[in-house]
Amino acid sequence: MGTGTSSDRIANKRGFGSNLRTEILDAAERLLATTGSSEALTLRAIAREAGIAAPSIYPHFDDRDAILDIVVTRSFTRFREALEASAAQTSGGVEGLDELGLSYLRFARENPGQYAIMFERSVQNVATPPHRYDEGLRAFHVLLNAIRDTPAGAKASEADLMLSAQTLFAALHGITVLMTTIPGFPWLDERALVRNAIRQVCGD
Amino acid sequence: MGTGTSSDRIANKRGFGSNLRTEILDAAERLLATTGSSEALTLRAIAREAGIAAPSIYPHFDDRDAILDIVVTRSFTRFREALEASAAQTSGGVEGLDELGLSYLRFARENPGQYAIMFERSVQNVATPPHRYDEGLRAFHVLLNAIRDTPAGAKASEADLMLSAQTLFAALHGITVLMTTIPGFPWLDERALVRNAIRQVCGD
DNA sequence: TGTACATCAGTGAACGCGCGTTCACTGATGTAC
DNA sequence: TGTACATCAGTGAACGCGCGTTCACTGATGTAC
Repeated sequence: MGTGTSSDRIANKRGFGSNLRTEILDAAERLLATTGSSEALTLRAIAREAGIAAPSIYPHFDDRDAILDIVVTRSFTRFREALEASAAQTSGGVEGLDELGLSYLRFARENPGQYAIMFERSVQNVATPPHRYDEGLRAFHVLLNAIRDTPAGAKASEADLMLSAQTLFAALHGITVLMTTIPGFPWLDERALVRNAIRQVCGD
Repeated sequence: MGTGTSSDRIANKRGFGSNLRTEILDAAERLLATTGSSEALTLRAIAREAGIAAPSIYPHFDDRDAILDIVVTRSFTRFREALEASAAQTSGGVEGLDELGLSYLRFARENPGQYAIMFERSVQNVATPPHRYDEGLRAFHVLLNAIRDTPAGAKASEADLMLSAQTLFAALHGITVLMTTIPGFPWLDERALVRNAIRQVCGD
C-alpha cells in the first residue's frame, strides 16, 4: 500500500461490495482536500487514492462525471452545515452576520478544492436532474435569514432582503476567489472587507 | 483551408517570419472568443486555428505557457481600456459609477473566455516577472478613481477609498462569475445588483 | 459432511484519444561571385 | 546574367504521457444437493 500499485487488496465480503462506493467518494474528497484543486480529480487518481484498480469504479458509478456530481452535492451540504453551525452559535444581529461572513471565508479557505468544484460544476448541476442544487439554495438562505435577523433587515421588504442577500453573496464569493487567485494584489484585511460589505448591506 | 489539414499554406516572405507570431496570438484570442473557455486554448488547437502545424509555434514562443501569459496580459489591457473608455464617456458621479459597473459586467459577458483566463492565471502572473500584472492594477484604479469622483468618495480618506474599491471589485467579480456559473439561481436584474452594490459603497 | 457450481468483487491488459514537445527534414528566397 | 549556396520559414512523423473506458478474466464466497 502507499505506492499506488495494488494487487494486495483484500476484496470486500459478499454483500458488502457497496462499501467500495463510499471508499471511492471518500478518496475523491481526500484528493480534493490534499490537492486543493478540482483538476486533480481524475478517475484514475481517485482509484489510486482508494487503492483499487481504475475499472473497479465502474460497478459503482456510471462514469467519472457521476462521481464528481456527487462530490459537488456533498460539498454543498458541508458548506450549508458550516454556515448553519455558525448562524446557530451567534446571537444574531450585525455581529452574528459578521461571524457568518467570516465563516463563509473560512470554509473556502479550509476546503479550497471543494469550494472550487462547487462553483465550477454548478452550471451542469442546476440544469440537470431536479434538486441537485437544493443544498446550494439552502446555504444561500442561511445568509438571507441572517440578514433578516438584523435590525435593518427586520424592517426590510422581502424584495430588499433578496437584493441584499444576493449582493452580499456576490461580495463574499468575490472576496474569496479574488484573494486566492490574485494573492499579489494589495488586499486589505479580510475582516475589514467582510465587515464593510456587511455594514453596507445592513446600514451602519 | 477550413478543415484543419494545412500543407497548402504559403510561407511568409523572408524577414516577415515574425508575422506568424501575431497570427498565433490572434488565433488564440479568436479561439478564446468563440469557445468562451480557457481550456480550449491548447497549443495544438491554436495551431489549427492559425492554419499551421503545431511545431511552427516554437520558433515564436518558448512553450504553451508563454502564449497564455501574453494572452492574459493582452486581455487585461483590453479590460482596462474598456473601463477607461466607459469612465471617459460619463460625467462622473454615482451615475457614472453605475455605468462603469455595468461596463465591467458587459466586458465579461462579451469576452467570457478572456475574462475567465485573466483570473484563472493571475496566480502565476503576479508571482513571476515584474509588471506582468500592471494592467490589472491599472484597471482596478479606474474603479477606485470613479469612486473618488463621487460626492461621498470626494470626502473619504484614501484608506476608505481603498476599502470601498476592493469591496466593489469583489462584488462586481462575484456578480459576474456567479451569474454565469449558476444560471439556474433566481438572480435579480443585474442592473439592480450593481446599483445596490454601488449605492452601498457611496452612500445613498 | 463433501463437492459442484453460480455469483460476487475486483483486476490486468489493452483501446483510442489529444496533448506538449523534439527532431530531422524540405522548399522557397535572397546573396555572393 | 547565371549559378552555387547559406539561410529562413515552416512541416511531417514520432516520442511518451495520462486520460476515460471496455473487455475478458480470476479468485474467493456462499449455496444447493
